[in-house]
Amino acid sequence: MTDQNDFEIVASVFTQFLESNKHRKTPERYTILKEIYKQKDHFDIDTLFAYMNSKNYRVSKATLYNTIELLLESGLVRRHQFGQNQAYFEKSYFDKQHDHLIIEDTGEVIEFCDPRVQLIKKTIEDVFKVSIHKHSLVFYGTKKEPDDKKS
Amino acid sequence: MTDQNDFEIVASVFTQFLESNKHRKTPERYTILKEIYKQKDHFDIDTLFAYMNSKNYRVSKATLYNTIELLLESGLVRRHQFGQNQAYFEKSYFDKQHDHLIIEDTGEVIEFCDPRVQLIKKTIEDVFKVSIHKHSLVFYGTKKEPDDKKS
DNA sequence: CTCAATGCAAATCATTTGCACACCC
DNA sequence: GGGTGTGCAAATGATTTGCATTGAG
Repeated sequence: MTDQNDFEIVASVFTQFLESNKHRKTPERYTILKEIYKQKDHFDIDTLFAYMNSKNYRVSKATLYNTIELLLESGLVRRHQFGQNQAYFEKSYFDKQHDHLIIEDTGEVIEFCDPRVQLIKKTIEDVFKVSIHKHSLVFYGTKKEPDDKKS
Repeated sequence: MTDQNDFEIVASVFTQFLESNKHRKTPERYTILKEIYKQKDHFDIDTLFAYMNSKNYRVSKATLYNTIELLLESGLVRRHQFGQNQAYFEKSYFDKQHDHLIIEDTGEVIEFCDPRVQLIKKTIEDVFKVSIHKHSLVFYGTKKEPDDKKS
């Protein structure tokens, strides 16, 4: 999904962010960024932590949280709050904006993109005289049985 | 907003829910329901707890959490997870389905209703063969200055 | 009477924070 | 070198849980 060339682009975006904000370019930060960009799906901090430990990359959770914060600020990662538990994250640089459908039986997370969301956003901005810089749309549902003609 | 007659309807809905689920009809439960239906806006557990204490209604937070759970199951209350902190709740019996716009400077919560949300929902159900029973749409924005002709 | 519900306090769990040491600049 | 970043462990804060007591049915 994200190949070596892609990662170099992402890394340079991060470098530019770190430099312009006078943050240090530590190896931990780049290692975390690289591991996040290897993730195909949404992940939580614990999973990322376990994953990195399993590969013998030593990072503390505190550093994971700190670095994720920087990645959120730089726009390289998005945070989602599905349900009431821990936050989920996903890389965002090459992905187009999308929303989520959670299948509650399985916990499966499906991404979708519907242009009408942008139309609603535009309407809300006009009606309430606001600038919207972020939104969250999540549908919660269950798979229909193949023989379910009608619910 | 919710007058005495309205509350009697809500209370009877709750009674029916409690009876059909073999739960006891304790005074605490009805007191909590009544106080919630006096709230005009979204509230969190701490605020409700403080509010009830200030009126010398003694309930423990454990009971608030337990009762809110029953109210969610009975459809009399909705839970929202704005941001990453505590949950917010709101009474739901007389309200039509709506979504939320959060003004980030002030924390103000504005409700809106856009029929296109239902159209998107329908599309998602058809495309992914799912039954959607719940959704959450939240826009996060800031007020435009009156002289902001263009952002 | 009996067992579910309550109140209190202790336990959880994700996230944050404080602090000593390490290392980027 | 100086001060930010890291790792660890302790602190926080919302929510949950355990348990003795209360009270609804």
